[in-house]
Amino acid sequence: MTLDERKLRILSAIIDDYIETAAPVGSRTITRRHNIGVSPATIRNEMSDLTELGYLDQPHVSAGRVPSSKAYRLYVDRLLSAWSDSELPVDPSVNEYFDEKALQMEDIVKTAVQAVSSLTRLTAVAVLPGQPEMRIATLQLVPMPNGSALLVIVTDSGIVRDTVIHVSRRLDMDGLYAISRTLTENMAGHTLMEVQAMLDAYAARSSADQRVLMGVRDLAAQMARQASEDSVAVEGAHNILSYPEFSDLDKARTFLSTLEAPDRLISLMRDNDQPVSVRIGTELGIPDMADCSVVNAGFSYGGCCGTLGVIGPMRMPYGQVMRTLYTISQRMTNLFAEVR
Amino acid sequence: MTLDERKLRILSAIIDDYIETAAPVGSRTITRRHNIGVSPATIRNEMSDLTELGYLDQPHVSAGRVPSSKAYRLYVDRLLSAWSDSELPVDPSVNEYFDEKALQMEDIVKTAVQAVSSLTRLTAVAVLPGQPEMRIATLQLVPMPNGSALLVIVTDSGIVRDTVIHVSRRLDMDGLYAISRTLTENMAGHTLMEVQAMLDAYAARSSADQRVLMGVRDLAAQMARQASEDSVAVEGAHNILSYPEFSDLDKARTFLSTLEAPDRLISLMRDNDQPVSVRIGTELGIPDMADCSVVNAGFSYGGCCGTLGVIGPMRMPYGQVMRTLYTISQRMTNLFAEVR
DNA sequence: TGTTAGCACTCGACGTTGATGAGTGCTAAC
DNA sequence: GTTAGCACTCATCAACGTCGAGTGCTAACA
Repeated sequence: MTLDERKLRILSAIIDDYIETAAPVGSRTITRRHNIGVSPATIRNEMSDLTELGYLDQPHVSAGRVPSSKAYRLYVDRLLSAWSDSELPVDPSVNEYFDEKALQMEDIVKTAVQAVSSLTRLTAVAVLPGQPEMRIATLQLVPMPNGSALLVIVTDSGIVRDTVIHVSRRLDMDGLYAISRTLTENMAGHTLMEVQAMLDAYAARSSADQRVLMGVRDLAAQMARQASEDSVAVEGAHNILSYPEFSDLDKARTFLSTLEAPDRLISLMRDNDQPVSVRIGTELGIPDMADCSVVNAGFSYGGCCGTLGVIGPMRMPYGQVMRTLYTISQRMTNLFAEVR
Repeated sequence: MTLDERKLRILSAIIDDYIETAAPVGSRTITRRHNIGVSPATIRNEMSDLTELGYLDQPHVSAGRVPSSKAYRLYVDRLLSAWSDSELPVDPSVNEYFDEKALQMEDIVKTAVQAVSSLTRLTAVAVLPGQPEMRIATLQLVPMPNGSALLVIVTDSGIVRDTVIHVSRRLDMDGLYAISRTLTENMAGHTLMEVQAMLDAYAARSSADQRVLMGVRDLAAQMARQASEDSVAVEGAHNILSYPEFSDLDKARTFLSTLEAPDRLISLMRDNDQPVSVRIGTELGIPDMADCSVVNAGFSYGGCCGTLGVIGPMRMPYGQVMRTLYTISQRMTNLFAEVR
């Protein structure tokens, strides 16, 4: 049985009301607040059908109805198909979060996550998949005041890492640059893994400062380790405390501890190839999160693609969230194109 | 009226019990769990006196007693004076959080805050006061893959900042180094403020790449801005959700929003000159925080001194917290001495 | 055949009541 | 000064009744 126009209108009205108020919606409320054009009794008959079909849940016999995850799924699918007919709508309020400055890749991600969290008042997450094949672009040693040196490594995808390493005291800025130049000439274009091997070999037969070489190798190793793992950024974790869904402290704690486990977070943010994807309740496949939803949007940097997303209660304003995420993810893709 | 030995023992027993259980302590509980050597009735008489004197509160007539802030103050003062007689005790479990690596100053702070939060299971905060007089040690431009450059500035206090700036496309690594060298020769030893003025003057009469000079000036300006403000690091904010004191969601939200306001946080972390300082309840001077306490310890880096602290419910294991903070703050001071 | 008014019914929310028990304060005896 | 005994207080909890929002069903209506 497929839903006729009136059933869809009623279902949609219930979802809108419920998203706004978080309280079960009754038949009279609908006639008051939406112009369906029939009496509560008729609405009740329709609601009874919708319940039968699995689109509505009834917390108990004398409360109103609550949309089921199936209802949200339908609602979201209709939004998506409406959008795919025309241009995807963008959210102009995004602009105030991004200014014209040339940003490092990690700053862009941070800005984006903050923007999403603050615009949606939900928890925003970004996942950058590991790039084990990242190649070195430049190595540079910078003198530090206490005689050690700052080692800066820049990769071809614009990722910057630095660390302090110990060096022989006789090396001044020129000396460090000479080393930087040699290292860059030899290492540029190689992956982080290759560089480690090269340095081990090189160190054995070279008279260069062993501590420098080992420092470079260690940072390369650390970067390789970090780079091969997915990295995660979270913002607005305790926004969720304002939602009545989480007025139970235990639920809130469960939610927050999920956010602190990068593995689970990464599996929640798995992206598919749509511009915006929505997973609702049990679709997430995690029992603890069965009454939450995740919306995410992909962005690309380099050859790779990351995911920007939002986690929140199943009752969330999907339309607005999807619009915001889509807009910001597009913006990120553009910014990354500039960085490279 | 001053407290005799027995009153002190009883008060101390009540505080210890209450810190452990978070439940009002009755007279029988004390005789069972502590060896005072008198009957519950006698304890009751003493407790009545202690209540009269303001050391104990009575939530209602037939619950046990709860220590007042005055009681915690006495308790903490006695701990402090016991310690000042001998060596301050250290907490050996701190070691596993710090390894031998040479760390950047900001990494040290981050590690310390994480260690405190995880050892105390409370919210840890570090405040670094602004250093408007910070001087430049080295400026270095590093080529980025897309033709722009990474500008790295190292200050005399070991603070590192970098940003991406646009440069003319003709500059390769050697060209950038030549500029870096000139810039460093001219700027080293000057404050961030001076550097901005110098660059403005220099740019006017120089043929050097204006975009580089402006990029350096902008980063110097940004660093000066950041450096003149106190900076704050927080860790373990939602540890407090596990404490029954915060089972009221509104209280938890108030607490968490205080943590998000750097100004209030900085005023909470104001340090005095003791090695470890404790402020309890209303001593904090913030109505919203009247049932919280703050413990903090100073550390020094460069000529300046920062504060490492803990915020939590008034009922916290002061002894352990003070020990942990003292140990870590000492460790930080040592590490900073190495960095410089 | 679809829509609607009417009405009995359900069940959570909320307030009241009473029993329970931990803990106190007082008194009198030791 | 200490202690046993005892009346008293008051939060907690379960049981119970009331209230009202909302439903489902039925019969009448267009």
